[in-house]
Amino acid sequence: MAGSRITRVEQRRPDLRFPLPENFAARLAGRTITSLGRRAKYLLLDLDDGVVLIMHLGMSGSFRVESEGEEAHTPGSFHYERPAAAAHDHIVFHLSNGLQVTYNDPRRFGFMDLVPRAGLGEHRSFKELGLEPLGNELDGARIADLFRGRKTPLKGALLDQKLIAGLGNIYVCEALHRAGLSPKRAAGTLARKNGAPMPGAVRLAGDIREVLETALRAGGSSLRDHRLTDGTLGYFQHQFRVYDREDETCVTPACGGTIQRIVQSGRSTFYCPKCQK
DNA sequence: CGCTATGCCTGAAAGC
DNA sequence: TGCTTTCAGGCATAGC
Repeated sequence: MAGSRITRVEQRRPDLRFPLPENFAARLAGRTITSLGRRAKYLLLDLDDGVVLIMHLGMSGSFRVESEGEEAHTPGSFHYERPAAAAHDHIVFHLSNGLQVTYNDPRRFGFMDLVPRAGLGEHRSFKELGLEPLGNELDGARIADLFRGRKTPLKGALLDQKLIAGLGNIYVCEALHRAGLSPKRAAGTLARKNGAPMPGAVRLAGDIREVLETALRAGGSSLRDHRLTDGTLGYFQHQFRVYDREDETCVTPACGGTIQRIVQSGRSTFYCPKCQK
């Protein structure tokens, strides 16, 4: 998308999770995309008029990239076939480079918004966001300080986007298992002791980064809706150690425990009670 | 029918 | 009283 002009936008409904901005399609038409970015789980698309298109996939959103017209392989004729629309295709961006980008979202928990770039930090979704887990800031000391004094379980603290921004339910479960930490343990128990972060905080920082980087290389986790932009599936779901593995044997060497499913703050948590303390 | 689902906002309760 | 922390409920749809 970067460097292309948006020639036309099809808006199939007035709202996603929230109402789309006034004149959404018209405000995008004719704009050139100067760059793409990301903050936490928000996708950022910078336009040549100083406006940023913010997009969030929610639970079930996905983008599909297709050629506007593909030559049909019919002998003796060539005509252009428009890519077929699917159920829950809500927004279609038509680009000057001949591609079209379709936003599909069955549950419609995603959203899009248009804000001036200068005011992005004041947007309600952005002003309280915490650390980027893949940035250089996240280490044991930062986790120790973020969690100091918190009685909330580690599971809830890691899902809190105001502390660390970008971890979801799957990757929190997987990171805690790798770090050997119970999701029920109070977050404050990883704070500094005698000036140094607890060993668990240091392990956790490393394991968060590792699980995210490994999952990204695998193309993410396709449970139901997630797709890469060419429509193919991610395959990190085949490498889950605890998520969605209730009653299976723990894969930690020499552990032999059984993965349990519990509910914390209304969300499923999977963990091994034997090796996660 | 009831339960579950990759996220996050709101509002209320609890805690200091 | 007032601020912060924590959690239940809700949003819309599909699948088992």
